[in-house]
Amino acid sequence: MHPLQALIKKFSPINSNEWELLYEKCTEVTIHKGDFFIKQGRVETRIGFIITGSFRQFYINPSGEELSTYFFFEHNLVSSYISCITGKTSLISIQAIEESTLLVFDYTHLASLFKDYPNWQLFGRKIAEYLLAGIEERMVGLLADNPEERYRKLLASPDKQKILERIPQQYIANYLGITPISLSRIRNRINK
Amino acid sequence: MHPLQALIKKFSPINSNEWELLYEKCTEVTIHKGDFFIKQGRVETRIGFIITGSFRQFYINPSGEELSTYFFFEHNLVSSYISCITGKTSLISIQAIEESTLLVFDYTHLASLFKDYPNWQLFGRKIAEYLLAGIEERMVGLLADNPEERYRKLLASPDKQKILERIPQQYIANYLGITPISLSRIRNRINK
DNA sequence: GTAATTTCTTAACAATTGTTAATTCAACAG
DNA sequence: CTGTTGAATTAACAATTGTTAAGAAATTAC
Repeated sequence: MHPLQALIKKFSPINSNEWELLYEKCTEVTIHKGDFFIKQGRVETRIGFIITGSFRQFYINPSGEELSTYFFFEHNLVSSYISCITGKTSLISIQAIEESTLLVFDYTHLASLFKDYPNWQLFGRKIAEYLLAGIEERMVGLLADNPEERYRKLLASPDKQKILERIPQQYIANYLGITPISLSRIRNRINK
Repeated sequence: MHPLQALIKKFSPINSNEWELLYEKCTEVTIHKGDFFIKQGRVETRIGFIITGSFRQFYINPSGEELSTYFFFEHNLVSSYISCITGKTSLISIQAIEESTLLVFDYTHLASLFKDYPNWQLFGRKIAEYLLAGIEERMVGLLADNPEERYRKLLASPDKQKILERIPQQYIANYLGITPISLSRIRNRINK
């Protein structure tokens, strides 16, 4: 089974016919390290499934600082879902951290499947819920934990190894809401 | 026009017939200061429109700390929307800060309107988007700003006066992710 | 392969926060 | 009205973070 199909099945019991309706509209895209899949300020309707590689999602705030909000690795979806559903310009950028390949389809096609296929509509709702739940958990962590605790939780997460080995420190630091210098000190403290 | 109807019209162009379909199912409820409208750990399907009063939304984390995530005042909706759409137990509690009156309806009734009335379905989608956008903005603030900046932004928000006059400091403090003591110092610093 | 650039680490200092504890102030019940 | 409880402020100290700057390490470009 295609890994994207397997992912979708975790959310909704699509059958192989329904799967083909999406798969036939997919195209494979290569994104070089440092290049952007989604750009802040553009209307972005593409959704990408990561076959290989990694990405970071980040905001640029009015002061010009970059704030990494998520990291994504192979066999996950990347998109500006808010831009897809609202049709407004994206608030976030998504940039390749490594040389990456994506399977890309358009939200407008997915939305057309919502209308005719209850299983696809179910998938759409579950994805929205998944995003909402994820962002809530992130917010609670930022409210409740201090930087060191946030780093410890990152060390306890399933993506620990991928993040530590494949994401530069500076991005991990602003993911945690601290400076790279402070992260360096925390790492030093913990390794003693 | 009823204030709830006015709020809904900001999201979707419902007509007066469609409005009546919801309004006839509403009941008025009084909630005493300190009492709960939504309780963490229960499946909560009710949605309340605040006629008068104020509420705070908060988590209790595994350590037993309360983390205020939002404040709500008159003419706003309160609910555990995630519990409504997932049917799972609520992750948050919503407690009355003042003696309050609510106009209450059930999500299951709203969901039945989604099926038959495109304007109501549009309303449902817009509400979900509104929540997602709101929580993203909150997360960015927590990542990008230090406590004093977060308090300054609160002072610049439209709800400034309501929050300062009607919400106890301790709740404002854990809304900002700091201790009441630290908030007291920040207030002291700014007033000089 | 080497130079140039960027990233990461370490240090020192200033500023901020958390913690504990005492005091003042406000709210509430009887 | 009064006593009790809880909330907010202030102080002192320890711990943490941000900042500036310098040097080491790693990466990138040519």
